[in-house]
Amino acid sequence: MALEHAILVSLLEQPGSGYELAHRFDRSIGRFWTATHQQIYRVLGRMGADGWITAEQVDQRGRPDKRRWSVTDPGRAVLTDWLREEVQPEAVRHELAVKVRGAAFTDRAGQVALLVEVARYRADHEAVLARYLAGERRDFPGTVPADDRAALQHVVLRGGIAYERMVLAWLDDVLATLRGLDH
Amino acid sequence: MALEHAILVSLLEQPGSGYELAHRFDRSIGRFWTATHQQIYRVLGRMGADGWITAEQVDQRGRPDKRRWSVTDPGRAVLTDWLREEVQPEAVRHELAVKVRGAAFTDRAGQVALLVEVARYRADHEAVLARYLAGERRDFPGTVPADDRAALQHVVLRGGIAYERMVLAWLDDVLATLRGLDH
DNA sequence: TCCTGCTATGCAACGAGTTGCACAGCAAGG
DNA sequence: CCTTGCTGTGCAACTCGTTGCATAGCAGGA
Repeated sequence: MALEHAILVSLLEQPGSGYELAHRFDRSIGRFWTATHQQIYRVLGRMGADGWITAEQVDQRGRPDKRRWSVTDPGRAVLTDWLREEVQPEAVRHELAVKVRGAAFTDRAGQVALLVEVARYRADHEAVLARYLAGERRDFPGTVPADDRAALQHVVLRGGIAYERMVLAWLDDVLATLRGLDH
Repeated sequence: MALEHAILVSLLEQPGSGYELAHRFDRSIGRFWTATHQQIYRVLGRMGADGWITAEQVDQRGRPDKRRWSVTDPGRAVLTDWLREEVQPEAVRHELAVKVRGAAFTDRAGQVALLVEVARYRADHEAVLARYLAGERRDFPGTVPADDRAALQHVVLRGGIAYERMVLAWLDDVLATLRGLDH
């Protein structure tokens, strides 16, 4: 379990409310660690009780007050310790791979339906790649990184870009294979 | 939720016991859908109660009896229906990406420790790739697939191979970035 | 004016998945 | 002979994550 750690990193990069965190998880960090707002609020409460983070009340005109969370020294120590732990093997859950193998056990119409669905899925990933590339142009225009933080954020983004490119190429392979099945 | 469906596909490819399924999930299917044996037994029980699969008692000399599960017609229909559903976006949980961004908030010693850990992690993925390539040479030696099932299994395996190659290249990028941090 | 949507926080219930443990017999090696 | 390891099944407790729902004020468009 590491939602806590993803939140610590996100709050160190920029303090913010639960609501803001939920949105960041939809955009930046969330590409590598997803979470819903309900889960984030619950974990924030626990982390606050454990003293890893503290909240500061921020009054806002015309909007509900928010609680801006930031990381405490004990919270920072928790993160440092976690960084030294072994990286766990990822728990892979690739639904599409299961469906592709399952396509051997359905009829021709089912295979065609899957083909259409794969094409739609491919378009989604193409959009994600375009978003990553736009983000890269915006946030990392130069060749030399501004500082350590930027260099590390950039290499993670490059990982996302490489992943999406690999997925697109594989989906083309899948589409060609589905088209080439006996019929 | 789709462990049920992964089990249906695996049992259609080859009927077997819970124990055998757990091992397949460690090897073949498990590269794309992980599960522990406890979870598999529980889900097999539910699927049996729902009539998706049936068990046949197999007596074995010198070993505990086992229950060989196979898919029923209703189970096959469940799989067919599921194949027609939308592919859900994957819930990404990439611990290493979080750690890499977190490396901006630790000291030099912590960054070096992470570098060592990334190198170890890279060796694991190199071993996985070698296993995939060996499996490909063994199971798909020819250029023309034997049948639909083989063609689909092969394209999924090619996806695993492409994924591992992408990961290795990205890890090299990460290692270079960690080495190049200010110090 | 009314409806939709955004900011902002949170509870309750459920389902999925992990961890720890238990039992039982056989095979193989030190 | 004893220990380790494999085959085989399963329960119980717990944590993690999702889904549905609730509240509340303001902004903006039809």
